[in-house]
Amino acid sequence: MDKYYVTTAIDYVNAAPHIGHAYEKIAADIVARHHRLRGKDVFFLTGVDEHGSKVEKAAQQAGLKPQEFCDRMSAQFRQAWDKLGLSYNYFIRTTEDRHVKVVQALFKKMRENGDVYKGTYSGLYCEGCEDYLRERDLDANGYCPNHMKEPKVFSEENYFFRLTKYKEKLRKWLSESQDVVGPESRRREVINQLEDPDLGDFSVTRSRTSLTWGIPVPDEPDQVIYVWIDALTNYITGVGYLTDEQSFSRYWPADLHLIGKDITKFHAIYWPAMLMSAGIELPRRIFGHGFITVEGQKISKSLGNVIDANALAETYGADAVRFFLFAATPFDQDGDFSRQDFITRVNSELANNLGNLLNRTLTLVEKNCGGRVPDRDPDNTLREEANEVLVQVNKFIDQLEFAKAIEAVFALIDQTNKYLNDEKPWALFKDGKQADGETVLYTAMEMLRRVALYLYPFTPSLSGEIWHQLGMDSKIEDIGATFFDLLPPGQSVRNRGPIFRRIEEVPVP
RNA sequence: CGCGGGGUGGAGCAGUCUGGUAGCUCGUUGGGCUCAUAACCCAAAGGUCGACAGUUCAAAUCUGUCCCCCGCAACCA
Repeated sequence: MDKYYVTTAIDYVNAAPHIGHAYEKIAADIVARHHRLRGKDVFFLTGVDEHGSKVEKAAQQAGLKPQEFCDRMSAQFRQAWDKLGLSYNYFIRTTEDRHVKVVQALFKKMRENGDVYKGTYSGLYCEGCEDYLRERDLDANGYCPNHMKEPKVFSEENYFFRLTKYKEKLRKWLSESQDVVGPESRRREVINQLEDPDLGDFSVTRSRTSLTWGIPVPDEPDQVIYVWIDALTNYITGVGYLTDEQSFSRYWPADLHLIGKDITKFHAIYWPAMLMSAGIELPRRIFGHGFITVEGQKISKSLGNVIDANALAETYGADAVRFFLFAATPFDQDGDFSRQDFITRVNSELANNLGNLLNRTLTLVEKNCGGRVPDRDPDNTLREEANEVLVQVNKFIDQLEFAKAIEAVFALIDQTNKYLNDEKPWALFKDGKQADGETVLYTAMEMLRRVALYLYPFTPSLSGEIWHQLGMDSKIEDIGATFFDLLPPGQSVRNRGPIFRRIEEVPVP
C-alpha cells in the first residue's frame, strides 16, 4: 500500500486558535482524507509549537507556569481541530519528551558533522522586551517603540548553522523540480532569496539569559536551541525518528508540508539544509498557501476581527466552514471570509443544490418505489460524466486546487438536478411508465452516491449522512475497492429530511 | 527605482503560464415545473477584462510605461 505523509505547520500557543490556523489544518485534512479514500496509508500530523519567550511571557501574564499554560492552550487547539473534524493521526507538542530528545539528537548530529559552530551573535537588545530587536523594529529616534528606550548593543556567544555550505545544493534542489516548492511564484521567490549574499549562516541557539523556555543544547545547559530548529524538527519526531524506526522509514520523507506563505523560507531553505546536514532525506513537496482575511481585512487583534476556531465550528458546523473556506477562494492566494458570502454560499450550494436534490430524489423513491433502491441500470451519459468528474477532482486535489475540485462536483449536481427536471420521473410514474421512472431515480441516486464520495474530503459528515440516507450500512470512509461499484439495489433508503439546514440568523462568533 | 499580491458585468471570484466565441457563485427581470428545503429548470438584461502604447491576422491573455488598492512593525497562519 502506498503511503502518504502530510503535515501542517505547528501553531504557536501564545494565543487561541483562530480561523486562519483552522484554514491550513482543514486543507491538510482534505488532502489526508482524499488519499485515504484512494486507498493510501496516510499519516497526517499536526500539533503545536510551545517553546519560546513569547509563550513564556504569555504564561506569566496568565499567572501560570509555562508548562501549565501550554497544556491549557494545546487543549484548546486540539478541541477546535476535533470540532472541525480533523482526522490527524498524531497531535505533536514540542514540549513532549521524545521531541526534546530528537531535537537534541539532531543538533548533536549537525554539530558532529561540522555544520554547527560557535560564534558571536550581536544585536540590539532591549531590556524592556528582553529580546533582540531588528533595526527596522525601532522608531525614528532609534528607540524601542514599546519601551521608549534605546536598545543596547549586546553580544553573546552562541551556535551558528553553516547554511552557506549548503546554498549550492539547495539551489540545485529547488531548481531541479517544480514540485518541491509551490506555488511556483513562491519557489522563484525562495530561489531569489538564496541568491542574496546577506543570507548567511544563522544563529541556532540563544543564551539561557535571553531565552529560558526552550530545549537546552546537549552538554551545554547555558545555551538553548532556537525555536525554529525546535519547531521544524517536529516533522521527523512525529513519525518516529529515533523512537520508532519502523514508522519513520515507512512514512518519511513527507509527501507534503503544508504551510503559510510567510514561513516558506524556513521550510524551503533552513529545513532542507538541516536535513542535508543530518543526512536525512528531503521532503517531497512544500506548499505555502495564502491567508484568510475576515470581511476583507487582515486578521488582527487590534481590529478585533479574530474569529475563534472553536466558536466557528460550534456556530456554523464543521462541514459548512470546511466547504466554504475551500470553495470560495483559490488556495495559493489570499481568500476572504465574509459572513454574508458564507451564508449565501452554503445555503445555495449545500442546502439548495445538493440537499434538495437528495431530498426530492428520496421522496420520489418512497412514493413510487416502496422506499427501496430500484434494480435498474443508470443512464450512461451521466455515469460517464461522473467518471470524468472523478478524474478532475483527483487531479485538482493533487494540485491543491480545491475550489476547482468543488466546482467540478457541483457541476455534476447541477446536471443531476437538470436531469430530473428534464426526465420528469413523477410524470413517468403517473403515466404508468414504472421502469423508466425507476431508471431515472436510480441514476439520480447513483450520482448522489458519487457526489457523497467526491465531496467527502471537504464535507465528511455531510457525505456520511448522504451515504446513510441512500441506504448504505457501511461507513463511507470504508469504501475501499468498492468505489466504482454501483449503488446496491434493493436496500431501503432513509429519508431523514434535510441534510443541511439553511443558515438563517446567526450571531457573530 | 525595496519585496510580493491584486485591479474582469451590481457583489465575490475563475480565466492570464500554453494568445483565437469572457466563465462560475450570488443578485436582478421574465418564464417553466410541481417530485423537493419559498426548492429545482429555462431564458434575458448587464462587462470597451485599471489606463495608454506596442507585438500579432488575432490580446483579459505577450512586451513596455503609468495609475490605483492590499500585505511586508506589533498581536498574527
